[in-house]
Amino acid sequence: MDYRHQPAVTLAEVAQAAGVGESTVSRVLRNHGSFSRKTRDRVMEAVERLGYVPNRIAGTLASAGSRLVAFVIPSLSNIVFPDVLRGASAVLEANQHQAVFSVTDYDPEREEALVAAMLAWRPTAVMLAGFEHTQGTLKMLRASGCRVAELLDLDGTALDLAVGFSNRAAGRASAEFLLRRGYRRIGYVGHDLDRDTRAAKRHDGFCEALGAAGAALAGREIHAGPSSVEGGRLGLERLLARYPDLDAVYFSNDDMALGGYFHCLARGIPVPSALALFGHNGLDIGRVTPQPLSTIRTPRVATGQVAAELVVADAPPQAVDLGFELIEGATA
Amino acid sequence: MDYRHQPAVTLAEVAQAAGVGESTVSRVLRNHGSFSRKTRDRVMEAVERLGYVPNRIAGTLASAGSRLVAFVIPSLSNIVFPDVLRGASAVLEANQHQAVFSVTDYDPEREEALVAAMLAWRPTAVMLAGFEHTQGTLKMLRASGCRVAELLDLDGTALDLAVGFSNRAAGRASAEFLLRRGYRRIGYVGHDLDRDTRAAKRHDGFCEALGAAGAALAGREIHAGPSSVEGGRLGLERLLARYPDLDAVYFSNDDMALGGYFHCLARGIPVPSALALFGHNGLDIGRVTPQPLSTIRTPRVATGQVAAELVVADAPPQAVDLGFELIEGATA
DNA sequence: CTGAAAGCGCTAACAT
DNA sequence: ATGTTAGCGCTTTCAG
Repeated sequence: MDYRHQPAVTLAEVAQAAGVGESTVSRVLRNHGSFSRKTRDRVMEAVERLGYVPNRIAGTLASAGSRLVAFVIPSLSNIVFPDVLRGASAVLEANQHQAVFSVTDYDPEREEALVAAMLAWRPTAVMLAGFEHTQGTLKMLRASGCRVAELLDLDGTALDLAVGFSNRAAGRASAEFLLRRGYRRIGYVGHDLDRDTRAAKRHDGFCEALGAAGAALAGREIHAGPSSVEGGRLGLERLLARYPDLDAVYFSNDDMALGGYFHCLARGIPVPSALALFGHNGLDIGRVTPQPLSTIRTPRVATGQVAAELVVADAPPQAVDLGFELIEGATA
Repeated sequence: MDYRHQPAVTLAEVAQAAGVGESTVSRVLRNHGSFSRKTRDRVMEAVERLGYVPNRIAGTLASAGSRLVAFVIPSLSNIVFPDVLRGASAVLEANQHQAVFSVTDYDPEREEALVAAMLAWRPTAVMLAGFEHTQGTLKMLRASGCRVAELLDLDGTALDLAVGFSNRAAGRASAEFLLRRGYRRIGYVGHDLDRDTRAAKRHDGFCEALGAAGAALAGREIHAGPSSVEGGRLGLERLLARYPDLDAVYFSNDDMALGGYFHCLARGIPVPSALALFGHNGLDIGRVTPQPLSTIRTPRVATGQVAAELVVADAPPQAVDLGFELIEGATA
């Protein structure tokens, strides 16, 4: 069944209607090459009258780049990725590029399949999260001839462009902050670390800094599945059941930390005097809770922006460290 | 400067390498038409060896549909839209379709420009938020010949497909619930209603139900700009400064309501005994706060899914009401 | 079962 | 300043 089907107006029809050649119409429309004021008006009039919409599929095939930028992201539930898309799409739209996306659910095999599908559109660039990809993905990307940007990670080897911050360093900074504050019995509540390799790097950096200070994680609780507020609440509840004497907890991100904070509020656990909480990402909501969350603000929107700018400008391969900022907050 | 540029392998090269005609390669690759087991193997071997990736730009031009689905959404900060995208992209990916998107920032003029840009890709369908569009947008869409889905709204006239729920009815249900609970001095805290027309419809439905019960809004505070937790906190603070005797507040959505809830927590205002709070959307986070938020759960992911399914199936024009569910919570 | 050839709608030389 | 023409890489008749 074919509902709504009108064969779209073509450039040839416009040319006909305006009484000029096809290339003239093309020139006028792209405002490229020369043509008289008068032809321009005739062409534009025909375009208006017929309601012509250029066909970029044909245009792309005939000329060079597709001006399509492909995002293959792990998730849309984790606000991190919508933030990146937001930053990128603003820049892309301003530069006549189009964003295309698919969601891997943190599955590398799925990522490989989706990258393959994306490459079929001959995008100008492919944007991925982090450096951990299958051999197949890497091979395709290298062979594709299109720009590749790996985002939100800096701990690893980039294929081409890398934009973000060091998760390892963020983990270290978090630990150092808690140690400096005098906390010693520190626990960790995280989500599925096998899949979210950036969260794993933060965890590792955190442990590394503890180790360097002669300390170690006093307890650890991993919530199966992706990060969520509920996961953080449950995770903290379970962690405290096993290790009641903790004085601080580091969470895999702010969603998890908020869950932990809500748990403390509900149970009447004084924060930070009885238990300090530390998150990661610096979400806006953490700034508005009764006690602002102690966390690290990450450059999510900026990561998307910068990556898009580099791609649009066809900049040389490089890694851009956008850094992060520790927010002291009131929960640690 | 052109970094990374290898002219991609073409179908012709594969044909050559496999010693067969182009059309044979095409048949094998799309598993359509007939060919011998032997040729199939030869072709696949060449495809593997050369690392051939079909060019869908060319494929689309030569055949029928683009299998591209365009989303023109107001925002990526409001979790509602990532949720819709998430639901849709799962279905689209499973059906070999690609999602393309742009962000309007709730600006109808911008929406028009972006729809025009999208149409240039000859998408199978265009998905928009709600029914309020410029005349230009409507005209283009009608002339485009592609499917149109208007999402998250049912109060208006659809162009083709409509999937979502009635915001007006949701607003009414919210008011009726609060009245049933015995609240009488009810205030409203919202965000920019001119731009978010769906929030405006909820507001109107809410007032309508109050009116039907012989009541009326006791006070109203509009936070300039998009909805946010901070906006809700500030909005409630200001509203209470002007109307200290309210016994309940209806918020334009859960983000705003959470801000209000945090304000109450911070100020020690007992909820709901001193002040009841009611939101809209049923976000997960509202289920985990010390007191679960009273709100209405909306079918965001399902809206994306159903819309995608209808488009993929090329279903007849129709409006699908996915309804909503009132969650009693503990804040009202 | 397979190949040749004609487009799809547009851009980019190349003429004029 | 403007028209003509040869592709871009693929799908799709249509022969064989």
